[in-house]
Amino acid sequence: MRRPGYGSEHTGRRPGYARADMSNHPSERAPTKSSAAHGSDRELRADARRNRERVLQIAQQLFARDGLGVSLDEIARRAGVGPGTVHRHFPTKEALYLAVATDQIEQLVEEAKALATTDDPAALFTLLSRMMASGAENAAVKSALAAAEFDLRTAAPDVAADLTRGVTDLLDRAHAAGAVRHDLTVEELMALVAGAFAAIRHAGAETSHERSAHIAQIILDGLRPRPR
Amino acid sequence: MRRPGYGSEHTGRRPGYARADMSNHPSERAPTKSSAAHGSDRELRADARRNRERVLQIAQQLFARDGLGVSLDEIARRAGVGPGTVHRHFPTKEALYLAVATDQIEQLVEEAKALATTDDPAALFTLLSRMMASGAENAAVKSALAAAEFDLRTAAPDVAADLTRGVTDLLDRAHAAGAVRHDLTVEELMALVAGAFAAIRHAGAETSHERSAHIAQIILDGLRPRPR
Amino acid sequence: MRRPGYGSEHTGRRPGYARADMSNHPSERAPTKSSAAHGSDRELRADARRNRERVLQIAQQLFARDGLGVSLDEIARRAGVGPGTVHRHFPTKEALYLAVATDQIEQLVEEAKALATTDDPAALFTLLSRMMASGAENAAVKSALAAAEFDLRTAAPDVAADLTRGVTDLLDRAHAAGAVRHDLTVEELMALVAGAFAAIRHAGAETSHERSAHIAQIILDGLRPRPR
Amino acid sequence: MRRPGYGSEHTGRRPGYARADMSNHPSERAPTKSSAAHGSDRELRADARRNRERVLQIAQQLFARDGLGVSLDEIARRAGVGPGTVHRHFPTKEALYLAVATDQIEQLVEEAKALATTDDPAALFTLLSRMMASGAENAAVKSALAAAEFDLRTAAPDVAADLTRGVTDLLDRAHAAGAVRHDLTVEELMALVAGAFAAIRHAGAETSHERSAHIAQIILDGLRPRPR
DNA sequence: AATGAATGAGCCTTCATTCAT
DNA sequence: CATGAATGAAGGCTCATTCAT
Repeated sequence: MRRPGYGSEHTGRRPGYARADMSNHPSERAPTKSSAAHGSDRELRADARRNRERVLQIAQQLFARDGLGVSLDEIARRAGVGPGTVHRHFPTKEALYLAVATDQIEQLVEEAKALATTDDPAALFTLLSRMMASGAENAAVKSALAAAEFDLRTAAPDVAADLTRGVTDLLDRAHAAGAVRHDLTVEELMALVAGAFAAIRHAGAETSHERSAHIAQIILDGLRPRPR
Repeated sequence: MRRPGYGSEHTGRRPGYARADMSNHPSERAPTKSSAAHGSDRELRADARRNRERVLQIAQQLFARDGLGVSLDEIARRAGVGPGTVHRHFPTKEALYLAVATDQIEQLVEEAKALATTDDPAALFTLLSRMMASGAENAAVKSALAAAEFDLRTAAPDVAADLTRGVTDLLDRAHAAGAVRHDLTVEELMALVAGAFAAIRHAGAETSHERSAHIAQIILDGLRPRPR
Repeated sequence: MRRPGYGSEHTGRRPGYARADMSNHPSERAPTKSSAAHGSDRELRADARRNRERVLQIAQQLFARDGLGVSLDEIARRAGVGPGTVHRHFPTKEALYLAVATDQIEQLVEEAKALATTDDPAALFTLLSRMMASGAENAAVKSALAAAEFDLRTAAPDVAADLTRGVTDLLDRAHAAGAVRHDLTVEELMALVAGAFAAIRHAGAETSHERSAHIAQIILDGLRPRPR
Repeated sequence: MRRPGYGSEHTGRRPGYARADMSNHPSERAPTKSSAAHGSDRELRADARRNRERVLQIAQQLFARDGLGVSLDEIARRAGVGPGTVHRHFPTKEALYLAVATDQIEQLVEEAKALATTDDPAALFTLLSRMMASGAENAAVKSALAAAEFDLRTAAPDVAADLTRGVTDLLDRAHAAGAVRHDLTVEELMALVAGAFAAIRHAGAETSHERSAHIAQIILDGLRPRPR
């Protein structure tokens, strides 16, 4: 554990006034690239996007290191922008959680899709290994979000469904090839991945990469078909 | 007095004052049983203890259901006491976390000790099963505490060490009997238990007991000796 | 998200957190005048500064009238700002004490410096008279701060040293001119000024200006060389 | 200054419910010794009085050392009694201030009365010297009380009047003998004594007895008749 | 009469969110 | 669009006071 004391948390500040819909907020407009139509607008967009990216990245780091409790002001300060700017891009703190989580999941979806094109029946294990190895940082964020009961399935059904679909495909293939125990469902699989994150995180930040891998391996071993 | 009210003063709220030694706080006095000497004294204690228990129990429930973010005022309200009473028993919020965590761990230690007296080489698995099955509530609290980087090893070294010792004993025996994979260390084992909690919790509160058991089983299977 | 509300979290209120470095707090940034570069920036600052001044002034009044015990909320209310605004300018209550005290001392330092440029060997007495006459309000604040053992010498060594230096200069000159008893040290002098404040204050707020002056005069007379 | 930070203060807790008259509270009954009529009652009284004395003494010490801000619980703890006992003797915190102040003043009144029986025209100075020398502890308490605008003249008119009367007598005699400047009134004199306390206190707790005496002397010198 | 547990108002501080510039 | 000052609702904690034992 990094610090003796505190960490992942969020304040549970009940917004009070501005709980409203976050619909036509700029950051909610689909980030299509097609909007790069006429010059001057695009120029500003570039700036704005750079800011958005920067805030997102800093937020990810700080959430991972200090938990969800870091203040938006702190994030703004470290990102070199004003608090107002953070709010322009992420109208509530929860929106920022969501963006961070989504960002990380999307990478996994990409990977799942890529692996889906191979023939390897054990592609599932490749994906799982990568997921589990994806580092303490990610694990920290996810673990914090999980503890905060921030449920991606509710908050961003699309992304979550995407991931589930990708994993399901790989799981089906593995089942077909007998590479995985027959009584394993996708839900259980996802839960176990979350568990792996937690386990690795619990082992401590100072834990060697090897030990993390070993923990992951043990869980993966549990997924193998049971010897009769 | 010049004015009817009060005058020059300041509250002397020393920021960080709560950090001071909490030694002679009632809840820190060793809970010796020798104090059960004469009736009236015991009677008074009983009331206080009842309150303490009640707060602890409510805190456990609320932490499990809503996370560590629940306010002490809320806990007090639900426990039917004033905020000051919570403070009397648990001088800081962290002390309350600690008490909740300790309370839960102590049960496990008891169980570990009990199992240590049997001859069963698979006693380890019995303990692990029980730990993992110990319910969503516990899992929720532990997961929340873990995510908050609340480190029991730092906060209550004694209890943590007790648990580790108990588990180590069982692990050694399992190793000797070849009931567990040879490359498993206690640290990994503890991490995996934490991971199991997270996994079960991730599966969702509405998950059936069976599914939880299945997830636990998968992790336990991973601990078995590898088939050569 | 599972539930509509929030989840596992804790607020991360670190007791004693306010003790952390207040370095890059706005009010700590050196008040350079160079920031008066371009209009819009200065405009914004003007608003903030107006607020700051207002809070400081109200605080001074209330501290003088009701003692250091007045709550920050009360000060905020009377200044027509929210508690957060007070905090923005004065991150802790002590910072506000300090600001009030510093504000008052700085005026004296100015005066001391001005008098230092004259040739009058009795300039010391002029300064002391002015200090003592500087009004019940100031006296009240200082007396309150002194009673609270708020030590300017520790809290703001620079300002305190400035004042001491100025007074020392004048005292030296007075010594040289034989205008003051030879056995008087700066420390004693400062203590006596504090005593004069207390005496005037003790005489009561409703005391006439004349009586205050008389009390001051008596103390000043004690500083004169002893008739042999 | 003893500690860098805080000190004399009181919390300004506005009692809310129990602001009522403190009349027929046991501690308000005149402490005549005649009530020692029948045995069993007298036995209890002795205990109670011992407790009262002890609390008073501890309160005096703590007020002097740490300011009026010390909590009643702390005082109770150090006095070896329960908080309830403190309240039995001093129903409000202010009552405790009053008792402490009164206790100290009464000693001075005794002294003044004793001196009033001598013929020494400079008896006034003897009294003043003693008052001023009466130690940092007393000064601390008085200064704290003064800063808190705790005005003995309002709170305990009798004792205050007693003291004033005694001092007036001595002042009159000194005036008659030409031992004191003719333009000095009792009110000024009392204010100056308060000022002397503050000055001595300001010089710091670590100040030598000699320096304290010197400061007192300077003030006393100011009281002497002006050389024409 | 003493104890000490309980109360609850209030304090200082934090921080998500809003809004004037 | 960005800035950063302002808001204000909590939150954790303290402590004078009350009351059951």
